[in-house]
Amino acid sequence: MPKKKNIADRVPQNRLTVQDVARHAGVSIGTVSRVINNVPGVTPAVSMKVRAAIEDLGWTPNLAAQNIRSSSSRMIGFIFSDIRNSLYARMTKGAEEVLTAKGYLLVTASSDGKPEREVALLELFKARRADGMILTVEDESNPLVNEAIARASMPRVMMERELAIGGTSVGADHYRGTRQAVSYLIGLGHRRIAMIAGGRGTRVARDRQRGLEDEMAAHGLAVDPDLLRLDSFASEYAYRQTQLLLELEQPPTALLSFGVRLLPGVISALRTMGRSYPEDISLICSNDTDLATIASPAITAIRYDAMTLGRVAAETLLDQIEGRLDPERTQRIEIVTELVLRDSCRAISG
Amino acid sequence: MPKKKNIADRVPQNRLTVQDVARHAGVSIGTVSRVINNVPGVTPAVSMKVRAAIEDLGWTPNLAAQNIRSSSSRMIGFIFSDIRNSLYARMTKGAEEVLTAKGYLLVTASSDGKPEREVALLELFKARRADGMILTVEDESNPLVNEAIARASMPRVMMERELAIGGTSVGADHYRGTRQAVSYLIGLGHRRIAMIAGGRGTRVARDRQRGLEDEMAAHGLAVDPDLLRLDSFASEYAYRQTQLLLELEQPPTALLSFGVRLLPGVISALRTMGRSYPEDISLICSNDTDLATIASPAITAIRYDAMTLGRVAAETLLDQIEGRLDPERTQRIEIVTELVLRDSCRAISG
DNA sequence: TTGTAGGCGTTATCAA
DNA sequence: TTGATAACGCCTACAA
Repeated sequence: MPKKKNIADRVPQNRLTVQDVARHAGVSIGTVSRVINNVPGVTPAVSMKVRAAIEDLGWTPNLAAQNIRSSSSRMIGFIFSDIRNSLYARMTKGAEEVLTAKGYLLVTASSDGKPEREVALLELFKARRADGMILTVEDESNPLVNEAIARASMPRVMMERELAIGGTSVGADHYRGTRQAVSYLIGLGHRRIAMIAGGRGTRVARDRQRGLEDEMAAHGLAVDPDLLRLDSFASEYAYRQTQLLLELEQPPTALLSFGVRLLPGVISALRTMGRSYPEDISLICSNDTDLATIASPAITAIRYDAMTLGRVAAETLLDQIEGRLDPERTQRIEIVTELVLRDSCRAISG
Repeated sequence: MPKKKNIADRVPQNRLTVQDVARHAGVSIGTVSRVINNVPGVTPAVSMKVRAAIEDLGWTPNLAAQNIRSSSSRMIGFIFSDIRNSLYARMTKGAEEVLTAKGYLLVTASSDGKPEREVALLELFKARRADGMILTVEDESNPLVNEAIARASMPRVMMERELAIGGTSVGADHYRGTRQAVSYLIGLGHRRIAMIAGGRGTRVARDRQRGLEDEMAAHGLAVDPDLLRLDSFASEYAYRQTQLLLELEQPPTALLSFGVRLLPGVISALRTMGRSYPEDISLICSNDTDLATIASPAITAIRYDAMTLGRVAAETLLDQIEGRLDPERTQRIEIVTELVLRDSCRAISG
């Protein structure tokens, strides 16, 4: 707590520099720099004087200027579609946690899933000389986006995505998670299992589809392609597709709702149609949310910790940036999922 | 699309500067600068050469270096408790929208509601020379935080908060929103109306409490202080307080659940106790969420657009930064709320 | 129309 | 131990 009246209070324009501090303390700018950077070899008396001057003026070293010298911004970019998606909010929190601890600034940016925006943001982070990037792009194989990523040429980790050109990628183990869910449903006697999801052109979507198919196959069952509705993560899409699925001649007996925003759509559709789960259809959702817990009956969910995903991505990125890991190396890090059993599925006679 | 093989592909270290571009184009650095800044008076032919060189090398001007000259970071900080709170995510999206459009970078940071973290983040943004700040502090009157805000001495707008020292503040009209909700309940015959909320020491909390009291008073009714549980926004708090309220000798007949995370707690508590709404208690929540819509029965909610809040905050901040508004001026901007009637309240005989 | 040089706020090297 | 001074990457008078 400063005893003296802080001069900064009277000088709103933050145009203070080392120069001012040096003058105020009666030393050279070099000395000031040494003091704030704790370079050994400064006389305690001088150090005190300088610290007093700093306190007095309310000066803070200009990080932008430091960065320009160190040619490191100590800033990490994180691009995803929309921060309002609770998944990304959680990842952000996790990543922020480890990055702040290491003195890095996390800057998030929403692309609305538009490739042009993704490219623009990539350029932006390149211009701002981010030290690295965490990326969740809409379509892994979009050439424009891939070019922009290459052009940015900085350490990166793909979040729930995987690039053809390789590199680090982190994500939940949706393959295993889906198999587990499907196995559970098959055990309950289900044979016609539908899946609503989005994210075409992403590893997540591939893993989920493959998980469904493989688990079915393991039980000698085939997936009816008509039960796969994989075009969008939007609530309205889930609403519509749930209706369509239930109107099928041979409707599914179980439904996998894979996407945070999908569940409200599914539930609304059921309600509108006067159907209920688990009586008319068994239900499993991805992402354990309030809605899954509070819905009545509560909904069986594939849970995984998105914050951990964020943490791991940040740590791996720092490993690259700080030279503990070869950025060229291709590696995949996976987070476990857990099937949380609740009351949304019922056994059927088959 | 570059025809030539991009040299940057082979030069991962982004150490290119104007110098390199100038050399490559056979001009001086001044010319390069003029070209990228569209300064009139450059021969088209030269301009072309320069642009070709830029494309060729894959160079992007270093924004940090530009900023150090312009002494403007084109960066805005936004501090709040936790990005996982959907309210802040929405505000972020809104603010990001207007800031990106104007070439500013929005940097969000979670403080976990800890004053020390708030102070640290304030210092951080000061060091990074943010052009302005949007602030949602935990306790408006914390002296340490207030000092840090003063020390940062930059344009700011308080989000859902209001400082004693004045300045711009934006927020939803919780006073009117609460009165409207209470008026509705009183009209249904309710006299014992409870309120669970957090945010002590913030304008939001004051507005809500005042709204409840004033509307009650307008009907010649008094608020039973025992029905006010205003200590936390945590789900567990709502769970516990709902139980306690219902166990009262004279339990409330209606409950205002004012906080996004509170509602799940309230619903769980009711379920645990075998009570249901609107039969045993009428229910109104703040923040229209999926949960409020999907819960069965659907829950009457006080809705307001958090994204607009973010947008307005950003616009007002830019007005200050770009000199269209005196930062010293104290002003309050309010967003309307709307009572969305659903099935969670019932008329009682009184 | 183009080039040169000084300055933005730091850090780091080299003398003193 | 401290002080000058040259970078860092860019912009912009001023000169050519």
